[in-house]
Amino acid sequence: MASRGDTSTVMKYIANGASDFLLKPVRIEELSNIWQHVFRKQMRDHSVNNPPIAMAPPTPAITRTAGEANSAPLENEVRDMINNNGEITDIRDLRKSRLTWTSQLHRQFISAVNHLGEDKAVPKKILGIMKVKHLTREQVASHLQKYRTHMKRSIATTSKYVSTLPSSTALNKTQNHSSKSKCFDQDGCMEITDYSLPRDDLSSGSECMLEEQNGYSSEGFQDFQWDSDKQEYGPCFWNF
DNA sequence: TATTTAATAT
DNA sequence: AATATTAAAT
Repeated sequence: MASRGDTSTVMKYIANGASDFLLKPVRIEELSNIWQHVFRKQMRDHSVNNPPIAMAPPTPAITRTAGEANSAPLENEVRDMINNNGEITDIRDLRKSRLTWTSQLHRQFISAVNHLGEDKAVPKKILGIMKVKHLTREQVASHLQKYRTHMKRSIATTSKYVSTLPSSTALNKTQNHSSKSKCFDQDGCMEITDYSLPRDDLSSGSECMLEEQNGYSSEGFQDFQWDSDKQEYGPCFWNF
């Protein structure tokens, strides 16, 4: 499933083993025959020595007519856009892929920034520390720009710092927080170490693991920061 | 030239 | 508003 239907995009998917190509948004009709691919593959694999898994062909909610059945390989049909029947009719209005900075991904970003120090934190170094495959320097740069903007705004509009440490002193000037007091839950987020597809193939969120919806924007963000007094790491709140 | 940063576009 | 892309600066 992809959000872009141009030839280049489709070819990439096919080259990577895709058997079919569906342009989002997907209608139920398009989904109703997909089981056949799996079924056929099962048959093929079984011929070797794999016992077939129990798999009863589902009753299609909607059955395609013979004429339009599963169309030929899409490579040959791809033009500019695909309609709900898999037919391409226009190239405009195809959504672009965008990286979603999940709270967990942001944590890794912040961790890297803190590790480097606010002044030394530049995109390439951040990227190197984050070790997230297929994350690009440009994406980090973009996020860094936003991060700095938010930090600046935060410092300008707030003055009090609230620490969760029992008796910590102010750690540094960037640790203030605004009136917003929420913070992200630290759990439930899987470590993101791989996007599983090259950046160019990230058509849109639901295809990769970046689609977490727990955004961080306008919320607080809890992090851990070196406390020079206590000589240890302790939690603190950010408001990025 | 490569990277960073600011500005602008989507 | 968030992310991407471009363009200027280092």
